[in-house]
Amino acid sequence: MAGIKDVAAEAGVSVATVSRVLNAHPSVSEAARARVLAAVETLGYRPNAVARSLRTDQTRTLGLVISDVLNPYFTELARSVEEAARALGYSVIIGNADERPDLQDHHVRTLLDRRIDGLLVSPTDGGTPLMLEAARGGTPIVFVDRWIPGIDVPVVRADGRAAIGDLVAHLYGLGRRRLAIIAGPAATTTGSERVEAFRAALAGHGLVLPDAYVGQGDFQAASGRRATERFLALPEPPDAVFAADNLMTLGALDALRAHGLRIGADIALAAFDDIPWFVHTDPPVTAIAQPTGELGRAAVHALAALIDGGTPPSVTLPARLVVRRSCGEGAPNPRSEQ
Amino acid sequence: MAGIKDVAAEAGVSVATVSRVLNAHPSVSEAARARVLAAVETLGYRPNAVARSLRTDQTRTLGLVISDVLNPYFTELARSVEEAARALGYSVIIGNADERPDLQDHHVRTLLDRRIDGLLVSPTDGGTPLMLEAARGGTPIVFVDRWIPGIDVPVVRADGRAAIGDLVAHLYGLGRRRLAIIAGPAATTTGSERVEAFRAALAGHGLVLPDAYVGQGDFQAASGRRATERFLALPEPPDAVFAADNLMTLGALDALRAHGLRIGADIALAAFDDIPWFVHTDPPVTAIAQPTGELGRAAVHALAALIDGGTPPSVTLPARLVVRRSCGEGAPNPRSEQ
DNA sequence: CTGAAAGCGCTTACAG
DNA sequence: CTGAAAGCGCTTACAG
Repeated sequence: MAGIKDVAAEAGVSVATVSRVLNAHPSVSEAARARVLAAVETLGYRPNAVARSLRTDQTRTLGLVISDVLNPYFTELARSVEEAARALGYSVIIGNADERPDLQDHHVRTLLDRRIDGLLVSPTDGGTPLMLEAARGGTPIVFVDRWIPGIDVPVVRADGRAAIGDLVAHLYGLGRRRLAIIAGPAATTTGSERVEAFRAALAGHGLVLPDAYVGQGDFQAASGRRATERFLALPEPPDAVFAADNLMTLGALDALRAHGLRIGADIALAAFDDIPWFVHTDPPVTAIAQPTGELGRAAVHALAALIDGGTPPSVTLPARLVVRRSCGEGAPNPRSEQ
Repeated sequence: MAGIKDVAAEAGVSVATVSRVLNAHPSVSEAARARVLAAVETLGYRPNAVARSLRTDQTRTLGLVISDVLNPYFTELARSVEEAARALGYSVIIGNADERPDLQDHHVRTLLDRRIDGLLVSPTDGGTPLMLEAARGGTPIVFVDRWIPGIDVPVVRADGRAAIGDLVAHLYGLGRRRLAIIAGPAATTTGSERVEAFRAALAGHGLVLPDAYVGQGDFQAASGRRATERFLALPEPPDAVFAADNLMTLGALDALRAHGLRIGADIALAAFDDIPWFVHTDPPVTAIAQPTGELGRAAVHALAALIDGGTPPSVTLPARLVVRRSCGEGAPNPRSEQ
């Protein structure tokens, strides 16, 4: 593969000049520029990004460590992150933690070794030593969706509190009184916050959330199924189940179906995170939608600002309830979809 | 951040010795090894992968350019690719082409500039100049799922021909006679092959595939909806629709639902690519499942072999029909799921 | 077993 | 406007 020296030779200039035209440095004569460009063209020269990175100490690359690629929410987040990053001239390398702290650390380490310019992460847990070290080590980091208390970096996330309040009101209005939740890991912020918001909303209606109605999940499908099975085995099973993410909803759907329950009639089901498939499930699933695209963009902009030496603020965007039919037939909601 | 020189100083050895212990070179005394390891520990040293890559001319990184991250099929493929690559000591950088040749080229170029050791791609089109150039340029490449005729590199894919035959037989057995297909872009191999297999299978039953029954899609949801709308506007609409991927199926579901049609009764619907959500749609969707995880693993192994100077063969794995209820109620199929 | 030194392909002050 | 040279952080023959 042709190197910068070959281009210099072909154009009859020094490598310094070649470098200058490639980097749009102003002081290069038109004649030299033209010759270099021509040489680049005929040799099919492509600069070696590895060498450039070593020299400039920047890779123009962002790392994104997400909790689970199989989760459509994160996949959509990844897409918007890459798009926003590309617009800013950054590439992004995605690491999938699969909800495992060890895998998360593996990716963070690899990314750090590659000297990415900044890191976007939705932490799988309460904070591994490596995570803390990376933050202290001066690597620009911003948390997306989930964050780690005690690590002082910008956080970009959606606040589901109000939407969860709307959901509980919706369920209450439909006559549901025994509301249960399938939570994510308590070590994650989204895991604990959603339960707290749910509990608070119930209290607002004079309802309590018994321990037996808090299923412990891990944000993946199988755990949603297990938690649901456990609910159904209770002497007094819940009449409404709220799953804290879309994958656990999938598991809940499996379990409910297996028990022959009519969702929306025998039992209500709602999800955190809205995805295209929820319009087509049987029945369509009522869900809380996050402004995923905006979150991705805001996270990238915050990270870019951090890299540029700024001190971007945290961003919290509202989530909203999208009523469909899985909780029962209510009055047509203005915000609902077909 | 501590560099190799700091470690050498701390351990009282040369950088060469530090490098040797880090790379598990045999000729290092136990004493030196211990001191270096201790120094690495106390300084929290992490080798700079950029510098190492420049020197060794290998990045231990694979590039994966997929057609669309929002497609669960590719997302699952990406996951298995990363897993298999990690087991072999490679990282993978994913590029999402969004079914756009220009975006695909952008990612291929970026990946090449980064000097990835090998490239895995499911091409969005018939072959851009860059793609051809990269292949000729000596970069180890293997195609996954889709391939480009004329570029002689290993191809790892599933053959859906037999499964499509099974599907057509299934539809025929259910009394369907007006079968339509929503195809992917003709420039992609999966776009054209699935139509051809479908047409051949129809012929086997004495049926023809009229041009009006071949909807032109682009593998994304909106096109599935448009093609379906067009089918329904026909004087004689089809009584069965086969969508060539899961995203277009989503669009077809939208359109069918909007027209108030009962899927499985008024009209049959089947999909290429099986995903977890199809079990829970209304009705559950009959689909052709690819051995996605195996494809990802096989692709990585082929690419690794290529990088190591081998000449791995192409791999073709069978796809299989998973009968559910979207084509109508047939005899319970042994291979069907709940 | 160990170290001094060259070199990977670039960029960028420094002179001119 | 241009070039010679240093240097980014490693690895690896080459001597010893």
